[in-house]
Amino acid sequence: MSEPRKLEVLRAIVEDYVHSREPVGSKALVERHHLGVSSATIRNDMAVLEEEGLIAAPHTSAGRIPTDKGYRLFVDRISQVKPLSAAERRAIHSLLEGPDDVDDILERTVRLLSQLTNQVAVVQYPHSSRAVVRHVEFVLLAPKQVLVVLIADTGSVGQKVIDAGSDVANEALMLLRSRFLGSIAGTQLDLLPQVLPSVVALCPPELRGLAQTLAHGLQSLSDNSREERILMAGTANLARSNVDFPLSIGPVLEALEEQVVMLRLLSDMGDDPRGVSVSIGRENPYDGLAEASVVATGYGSGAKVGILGPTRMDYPTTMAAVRAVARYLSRILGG
Amino acid sequence: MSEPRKLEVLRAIVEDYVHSREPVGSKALVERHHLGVSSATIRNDMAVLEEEGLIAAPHTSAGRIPTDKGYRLFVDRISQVKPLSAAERRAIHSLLEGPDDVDDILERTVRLLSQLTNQVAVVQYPHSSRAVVRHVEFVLLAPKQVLVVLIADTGSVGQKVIDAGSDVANEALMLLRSRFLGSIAGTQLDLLPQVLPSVVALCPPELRGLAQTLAHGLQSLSDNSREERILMAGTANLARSNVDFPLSIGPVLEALEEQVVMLRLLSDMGDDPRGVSVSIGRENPYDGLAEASVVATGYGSGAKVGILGPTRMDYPTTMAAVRAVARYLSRILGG
DNA sequence: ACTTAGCACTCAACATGCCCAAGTGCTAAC
DNA sequence: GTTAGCACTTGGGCATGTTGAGTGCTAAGT
Repeated sequence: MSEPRKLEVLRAIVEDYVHSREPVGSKALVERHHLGVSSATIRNDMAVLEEEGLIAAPHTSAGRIPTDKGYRLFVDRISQVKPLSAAERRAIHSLLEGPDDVDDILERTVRLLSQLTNQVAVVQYPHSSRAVVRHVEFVLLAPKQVLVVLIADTGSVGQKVIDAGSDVANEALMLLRSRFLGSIAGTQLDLLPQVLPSVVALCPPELRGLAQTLAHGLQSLSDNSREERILMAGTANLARSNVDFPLSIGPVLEALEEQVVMLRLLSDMGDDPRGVSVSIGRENPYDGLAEASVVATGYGSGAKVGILGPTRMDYPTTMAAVRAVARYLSRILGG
Repeated sequence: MSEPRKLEVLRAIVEDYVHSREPVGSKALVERHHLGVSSATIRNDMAVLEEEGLIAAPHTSAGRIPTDKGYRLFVDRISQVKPLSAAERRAIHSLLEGPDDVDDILERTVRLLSQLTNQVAVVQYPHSSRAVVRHVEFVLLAPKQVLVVLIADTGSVGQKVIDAGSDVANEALMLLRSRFLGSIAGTQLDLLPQVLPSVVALCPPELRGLAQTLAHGLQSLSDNSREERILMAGTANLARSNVDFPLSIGPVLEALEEQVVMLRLLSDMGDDPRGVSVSIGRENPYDGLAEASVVATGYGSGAKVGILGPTRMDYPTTMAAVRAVARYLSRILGG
């Protein structure tokens, strides 16, 4: 039996199954794909593929469906990323237009990606490790309450209300603001923990307590903006694609809602050399996603974009869409 | 036939159906509820109820289920809001603790509400009509790009990147900042459109173009914070409660994702005198929600909290939870 | 004027049995 | 290594029968 044909058979099975949603048998296979052999030969090949755990039969006389392992092989060795259609290119291009507001862009991106793939799209807020402090603002909301605002040069704004413990004088706040601003403007966000203590130390003793509290606030803001959040769109696609599989949709929604789970999942997916990583079915660390696959890739400086859908998905097209969107996103937001 | 008993029968039907998820018949009714009459009598009553459009039979010989109109009558005239359990009260109370950060509070609220009701919880960001400008900041991100930040005394922060068209000098920006700040600090957000033009008019002619652009940005920020957004949690509950009804879950997810739809829906629901409004099934303006009900109420100064679930839901308990949560939310965030 | 017992009737849900088509694995021949 | 042929398995479709919950109606009782 020839190795290339075996792969060809696997590919045919995957493609047919993705398309028809039904187990595919040997006869149907030879009809639809012009492999130059008879169904009996295919059957032999299939037996081998099954033995290797690449495909499985739901029951004795139904066709075969790919296993997670089968999809994996398909993705890794067989499939080639499809080019996008002109319309799709245009849709992505139009992302370039419009305001430069990060939130806006991400929101439109995630919508676009979900429409392009008919899956649930997710995007992680961009990493800001290289971001630099642009501005600091303290606003007195109530006698003991201070709003701390941290603005980075990337345009990202963090805010937090902190409790000062005792009454705060507005003048003291202004003084501290200029102190902090003078010392940390231009500092990378992730260096703040090292810089802030010295700023506090240089403050007049009677303000040191307050300064400490504020420094704390600033630091947690810088942490916060790194502890990224996730944006998603297209959850309704889950319902559409899984018309017959309503069972599994619950756990998937739970996973999507638990941002921690998704963040973990995305960051666990190493960056694939080919540009897009895929995590298939039970490969996912989270049980609720045992029947789902995630296709994701990095953009900008390391944050992830991707989609989530049923294991039975059109990987080549999906991967192409994810890759293209990620590229444009990188271009817009800058590496 | 006695009017009170008719209502009693309707109530029994609603309660049983909500509980069992199955059409309820006359015999089962007399068994479970000690109405002092025979099943034949109930049958007569049921016939009347059906004629009035309050209940319906899925097919000839199944029990009856309430119609939207039946639920409406139930909610309006029959049900009485159930008291919450001690555990539930405790859970809500614990919302009082923790940081005063609005975002945080809302997020915890919406999670809590979804757990309490086993439905999808939604909460609108608070109205800020009474909010007042606390601070304005312009940050130069790039030669032609300015980040406009508007901070309200409520602690809400709005931000937006605007394109200045031509190069901007930092000094000019600082000057304008103090001008704007001096003129509009303390002004209510919704009065900004009236105040801003005069500020622009008072600027030196060479800065007027930039001032105009900035004023525009500020104004759209104040609009933005009014054009509220929605936070939600518990979408997975949709899958759980609708195990048998996977058909309708798609449109519902779509509706939830379209914030505009939800906002419209929430604001269309007038504030009920009893404190909680309910919109049932086809009463909803959006077709996708034809099999869903929304239970919502206002909090703070007019924003809404509520839940969305299948029409077949436990209204009394749900209404109690929504009302209680809204009350605590009002208390925490201040009227 | 209500209520109730009784009864005939309807109909979804379940069960049973049957057949068919799809699909397999195997063997023997090419 | 491939192929034709064949026996075998089995889920799905279909026609049929049965059951039971539930109704509506009528006639009698209060």
